[in-house]
Amino acid sequence: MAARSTRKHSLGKPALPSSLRRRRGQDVTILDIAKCLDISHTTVSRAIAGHEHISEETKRRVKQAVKQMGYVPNASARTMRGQRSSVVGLIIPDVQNDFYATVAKIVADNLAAHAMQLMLSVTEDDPDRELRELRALLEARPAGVIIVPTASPKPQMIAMLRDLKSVQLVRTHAKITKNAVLIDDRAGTYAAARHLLACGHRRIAYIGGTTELSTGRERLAGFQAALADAKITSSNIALGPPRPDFARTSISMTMAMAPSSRPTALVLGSAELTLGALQGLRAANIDWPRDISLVGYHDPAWFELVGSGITTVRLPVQDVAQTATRVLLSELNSERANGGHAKEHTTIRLSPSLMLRGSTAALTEEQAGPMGRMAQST
Amino acid sequence: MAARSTRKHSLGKPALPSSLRRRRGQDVTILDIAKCLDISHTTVSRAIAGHEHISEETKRRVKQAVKQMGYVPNASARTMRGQRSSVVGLIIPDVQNDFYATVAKIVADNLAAHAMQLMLSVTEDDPDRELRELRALLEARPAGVIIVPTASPKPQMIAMLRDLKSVQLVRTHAKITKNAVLIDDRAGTYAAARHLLACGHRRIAYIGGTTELSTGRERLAGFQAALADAKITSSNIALGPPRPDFARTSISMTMAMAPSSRPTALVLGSAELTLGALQGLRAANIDWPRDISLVGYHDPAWFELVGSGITTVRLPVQDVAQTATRVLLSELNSERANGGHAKEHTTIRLSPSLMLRGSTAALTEEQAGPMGRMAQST
DNA sequence: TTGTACGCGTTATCAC
DNA sequence: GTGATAACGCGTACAA
Repeated sequence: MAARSTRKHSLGKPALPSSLRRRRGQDVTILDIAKCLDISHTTVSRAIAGHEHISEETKRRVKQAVKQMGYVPNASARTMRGQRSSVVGLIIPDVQNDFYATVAKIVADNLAAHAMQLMLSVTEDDPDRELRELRALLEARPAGVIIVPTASPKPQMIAMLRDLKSVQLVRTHAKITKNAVLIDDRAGTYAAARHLLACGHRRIAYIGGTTELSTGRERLAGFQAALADAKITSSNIALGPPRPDFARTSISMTMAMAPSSRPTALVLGSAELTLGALQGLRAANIDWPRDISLVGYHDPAWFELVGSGITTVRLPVQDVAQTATRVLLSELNSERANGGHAKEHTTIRLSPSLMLRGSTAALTEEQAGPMGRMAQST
Repeated sequence: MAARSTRKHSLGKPALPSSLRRRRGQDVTILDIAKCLDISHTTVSRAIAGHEHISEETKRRVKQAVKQMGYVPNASARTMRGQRSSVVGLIIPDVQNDFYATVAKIVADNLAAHAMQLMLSVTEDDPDRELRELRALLEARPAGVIIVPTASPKPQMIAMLRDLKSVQLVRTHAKITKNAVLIDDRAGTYAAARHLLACGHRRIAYIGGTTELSTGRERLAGFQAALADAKITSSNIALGPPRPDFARTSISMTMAMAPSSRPTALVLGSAELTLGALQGLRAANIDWPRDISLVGYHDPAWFELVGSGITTVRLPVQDVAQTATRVLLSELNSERANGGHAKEHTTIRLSPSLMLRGSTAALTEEQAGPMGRMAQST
């Protein structure tokens, strides 16, 4: 019944007897192509892979059939044979955060350029979810993972990461000894505080992420170092989850202080906290830089639109993402190259820069308060 | 040397002779577990799947072994047997866009809740890239796809989509007859323009996306309808790619017009265009709502921080994303249910709402100009 | 230059 | 309640 497929046309059979086209309701496989071209599936496989010892003629015919029949390689089957798939996992706390969104974009671009796929996992900074996401990801046998670890990763999750090529992004966790591409966060907040000090501010507050986060520690340290260098001992510091709400709350508490002790300047230790702080200030009807100078963290496009622009610590987002991908990909290749596991862990640290805009200003007499006239040492 | 791990505990052999643990350098498989427990791998598979006719005792032992040996199911193998993987592709123009970032977040959450994986593809609104991304995605044999199509999808890409469960998001393309979850864009810009008219504005400009995009058409139509309803025939309309730069350019051109004919109000037809417009206005030193009233599109958190807040068309982002995922997942299930292909294409349209803030104000005499005193019909 | 045979890890089917 | 076996699509060692 089923018409045997024809042959002889210069290149195989442009007409595909529909009966042959697919075996069941399935996709086209190299076997289908082989049958159709009356050659072995091995040849088809090799032709597609652009193997050496295949006649040009055969290659041509195969390629044509591939197009005509709409053949799409089956990644699963391919992965079964080899070890790992061409998937790279990206595990981040939050895609809505402009910083990570940018990271996702860059990583996606780079992977696409290498014919790899991006599997996205969002942890919401929840260690449990982080664990679940990684476990789920592992089922795909990814070639590698780019991860921004939560504050306290589950030991189980750390263990799983050990058998996997991975790069830590932005944050490091001590227990995870792996490649890492970081930002010199210390330098960031140091510069921020330094700038405010240079503006004459002395009562400078800091709102930052928990010290459970490596970024939280670094940024806090940078801030404190700047103040210490200026011989300022006391400061108003609030640490908590890097979410807008925390900053909002902190702001309302801080601003409830007596004017004479209330900070005249503010350093933010994360992008989300900056957003929250701005919301809080606005809600409290506190104007910047008139009432308070502030330096944000990270530099989304809209920072230049708020007020007369937000002075901020600009992060090398693109660089970080690009570098992370590069490190991961090169490790994947090195694997193939020297067969063994070249266990050299790369740690790269990129520098932020201070972007001066209109949210910071010189300390005014009014801000300084009646007894606030202090020496203005550099 | 290596201390033999202990044994004898109530169940079987918890001790795993390392020689048995993995066959080569591979991952643990159900076969390893089977060997270890001295049962058949079939039983292991069934135990893991929570199959019916397996003794509780066996299930318990298997589960324990799974944990101890760190077994992780191989999605590829699973996919090989069945038809499709548990991956869902999300194809969007841009993750950095707050709107799509939010979509990605919601979709990721929903999928995670259903033990599915999110594969992210970014097209940058480039049809060629869209095609490549879909092709690459197809290799993973995804269970389905959620896609925001580009303006002019390649026929080839449309063809591939036909054999795939999919949901169109926000934008529809005529040639893609599939499920779609959309926003009533027409209502959005209609309300925006209506509001400005109510404020007394008559010279209202519109900057929107190309009419090649369904969203572009709808939004333009809504704007025009509002003006037509107010018997206003002429208007300043600029259509182009929905990118900040386009809006920036348009702004500088529009604002170069003679003051008497220059628009006193502006409706934006996309989130990115709104960003660009704000940048353009600021660069041109045009203040809002003093010099011009404007209504944005979409409502990222920062809109309320700019000036006295941006009046904007608030989109039901979460709803749209949630619904799209729900539609897709339910179709996946219905597949399983009624075996056949229930070819009922769902189209859902959700409504935006106008969020009034400080970027719009009543038309002033100054804006209206010397001869600008016109009837103020509702 | 091309073809044959096997295995990757799972699950469905059938047998006991 | 459990086990043996086949099959999914692909790539490669081995053979011709």
